[in-house]
Amino acid sequence: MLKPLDPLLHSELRLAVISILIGVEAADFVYIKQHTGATAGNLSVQIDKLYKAGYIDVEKGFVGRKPRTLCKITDVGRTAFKQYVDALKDYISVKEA
Amino acid sequence: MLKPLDPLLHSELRLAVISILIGVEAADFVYIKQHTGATAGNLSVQIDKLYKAGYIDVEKGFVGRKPRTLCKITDVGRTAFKQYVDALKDYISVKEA
DNA sequence: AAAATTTGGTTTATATTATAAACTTGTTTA
DNA sequence: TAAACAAGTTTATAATATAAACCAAATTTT
Repeated sequence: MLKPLDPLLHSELRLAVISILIGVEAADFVYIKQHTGATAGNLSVQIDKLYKAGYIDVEKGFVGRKPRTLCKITDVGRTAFKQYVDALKDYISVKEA
Repeated sequence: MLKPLDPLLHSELRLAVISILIGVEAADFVYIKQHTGATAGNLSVQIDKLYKAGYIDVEKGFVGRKPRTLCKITDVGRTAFKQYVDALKDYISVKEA
């Protein structure tokens, strides 16, 4: 039987966010917005969900006078992502074992 | 920029259905239901969506006296699945190129 | 042989989710 | 100093997933 897919990650935008954060030390709101093409509203909501799940850390501050929201994946997020990818492989037959 | 994910396939149950159908000549409702663990209602709805999108063929008939709904992936479905998997790989970094 | 149960579904109602539109607050720029 | 812009947040709406309720026929139980 196929493993269930973490609904928090099985969402195009949230998955895109995690996908970006996996590859970098940290990324801010504007960067993520540009690289996902998401609207600010949608992104704000999804970042919040990831934060509340403990999948990412969110640090709101200022750089100069402009607000900046910095996001960073957590260990919990990294683990969840790994599990999600692993489960997903069963669906898309990319399994090597 | 990340490619958009076909919303018809980016659904746990529909993806599971296609995943099953990719590997076999055909599969019936009961078989798919058992292998996905889905409720009949949910499965019925999702099979219908895949059918209406032309991703699968659905043949309703009888085997002996019992009704049987036979599903088979179409070329359209196969192509869509391939594209979906390809797009998805960008998100989950399983890209080989 | 009625009644109850099971099989193989479909229809419909509900709960969740994703998404964008509208709004807020502060900052440049004209 | 008013208009436009930047960086978000809040809220309303549209879409989606999901299961509950339902149906018809067949099978099993009493």
